[in-house]
Amino acid sequence: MGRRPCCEKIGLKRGPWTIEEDHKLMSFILNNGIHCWRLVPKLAGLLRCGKSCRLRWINYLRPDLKRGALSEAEEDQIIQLHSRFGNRWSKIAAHFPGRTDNEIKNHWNTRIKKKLKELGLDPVTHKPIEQHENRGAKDEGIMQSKFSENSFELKLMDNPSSN
DNA sequence: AAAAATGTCAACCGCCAAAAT
DNA sequence: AATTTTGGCGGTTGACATTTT
Repeated sequence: MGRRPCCEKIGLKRGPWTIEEDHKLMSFILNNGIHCWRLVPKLAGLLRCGKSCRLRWINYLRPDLKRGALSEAEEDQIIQLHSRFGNRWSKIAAHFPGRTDNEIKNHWNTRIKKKLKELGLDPVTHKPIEQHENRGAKDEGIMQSKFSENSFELKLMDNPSSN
């Protein structure tokens, strides 16, 4: 068997957070600030592991979170950044104050990826997909030619430095 | 109307670097 | 200096929602 879970303490809760839990975590952090996540559940009266508390705070409770759908402009910028950084979501998210890496990753995986494919672009390389005689996509022979106008391309694995 | 397919998204897992001891 | 613990990250899962057949 593999590595043991971060919270082996049996009885620890997992899965979706309830509003009561959110309340406890929220008020605890607002009152005490962020110091040591491991201590949070105990001090806040939660049956969760510290890691779970951290995640909940970062992705959902932080007051500085910007909520709501990503705008088209944001989406475009994500594509630009992705073409340079690849799947370095936290790096990409750093350009969007108030948005989380998880949210951006989700958006990429569920919407943008498909959108690019529909435009005939490879979501990994951001380059036009070779089309040996149609295969999977829904023909309409129109697709790829016109999208060569994409300005982003190349430089996919560019930055080896800094994380 | 029902079922199947597809989409969405919160939250988990394990890895590993950084921090702590 | 070496070992252990914590926190950050990206990939992935699975529950629920929506759309399609």
